[in-house]
Amino acid sequence: MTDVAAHRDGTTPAGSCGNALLADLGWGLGTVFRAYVTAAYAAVADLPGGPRGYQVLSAAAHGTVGSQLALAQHLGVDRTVMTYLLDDLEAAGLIERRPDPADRRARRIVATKQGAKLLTALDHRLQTAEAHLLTPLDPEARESFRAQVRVLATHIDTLDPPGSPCDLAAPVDVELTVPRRSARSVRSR
Amino acid sequence: MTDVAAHRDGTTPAGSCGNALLADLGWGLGTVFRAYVTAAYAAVADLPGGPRGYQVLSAAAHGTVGSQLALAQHLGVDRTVMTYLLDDLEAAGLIERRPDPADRRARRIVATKQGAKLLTALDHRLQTAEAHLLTPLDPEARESFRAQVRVLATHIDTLDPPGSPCDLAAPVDVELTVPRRSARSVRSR
DNA sequence: GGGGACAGTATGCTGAGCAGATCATCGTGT
DNA sequence: ACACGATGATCTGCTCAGCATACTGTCCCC
Repeated sequence: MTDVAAHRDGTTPAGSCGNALLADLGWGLGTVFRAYVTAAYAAVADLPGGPRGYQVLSAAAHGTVGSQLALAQHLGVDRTVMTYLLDDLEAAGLIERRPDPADRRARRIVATKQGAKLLTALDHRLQTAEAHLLTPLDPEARESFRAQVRVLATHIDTLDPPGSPCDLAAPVDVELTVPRRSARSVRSR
Repeated sequence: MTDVAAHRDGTTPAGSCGNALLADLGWGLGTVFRAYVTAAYAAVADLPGGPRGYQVLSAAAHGTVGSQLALAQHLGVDRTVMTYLLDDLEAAGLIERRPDPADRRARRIVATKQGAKLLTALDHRLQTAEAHLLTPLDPEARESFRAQVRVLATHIDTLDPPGSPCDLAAPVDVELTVPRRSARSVRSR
């Protein structure tokens, strides 16, 4: 790191340090999330849908699932994805799709006996993995981290789904109109 | 929610509440991360690589990037992905690939003047988006959340890359050998 | 100077997710 | 009661992102 062009020609008005801190939340969040997903994948490797499958199974056993659609939105997956996610879980004999007596369009997702049993085992593994992931934090920090994540997650949908309040209206005085190839641009065709 | 199979047959030793709390960290993390990515995408929509492109650009301007490979690992993307990510960024005139004088295999990624300029604008937008995302937390909690994320992210690679200490050896007494179709199973073929 | 390791790039493929169409069913109004 | 729009679930076609693989040029070490 002997020479950095951006510094040499003095075009970095904000200063390099502040810059790094800014990128930090996004980067850190991504890194932590990736690590979690990796660990979770390893922990529930035996499950059809991966971590997603676990969440579905958990919701099914917990009984807090309204419709299949509601579950999909809650988990942030497309409804069509949810369909074949449930297909696999059902094929594995872990859940069942029962017709909802109140609304014959909807299906009630319930965990089978085997599904519930497997769930408790997976819960245990997941718990271990989570604990391991949070090791770098001291005990009280872990607790507060969990709490903060929960607060953020539960309040996110009550923020502003579309973009109204902070409209990201920060002016950009640079020509943004740039040749935008949809990644893998020069590739083949 | 009149009847939940898992509860009725009494096979849920852990209790439903604990179950929900367990799934919470994973779910919360996923939700928060998704929200962040969405917001970030909106904020840097003008940039070739999306949020990824921003991080690359940031690293380039900041000068903390060793090799292209190191950057890729730091960001958690494949090296081949990094290649065409840089392709697009370079095609947009935001970064440059200069041969590293010390190692002619490696390239030094530097931000162009225009890239640096754009970066500061995007920084501003990102900052707004982040602040908005953290709104539900009170000021001190925001600070501690950022700090905790940073601690976790920086210490993750020093944990145990492979699976050695906590080997996830929790016994699973349920038949896990289940017909594992790789999602979208019954589909067509 | 030769052999193994490594940075970067090019290429083929697989699969995950999205948009759109379809079918059955609900609620609502007249 | 019946028609009509809205809604839950599913199916189908397609596109794109990422991975594994192979290849080139360069470095390091013996």
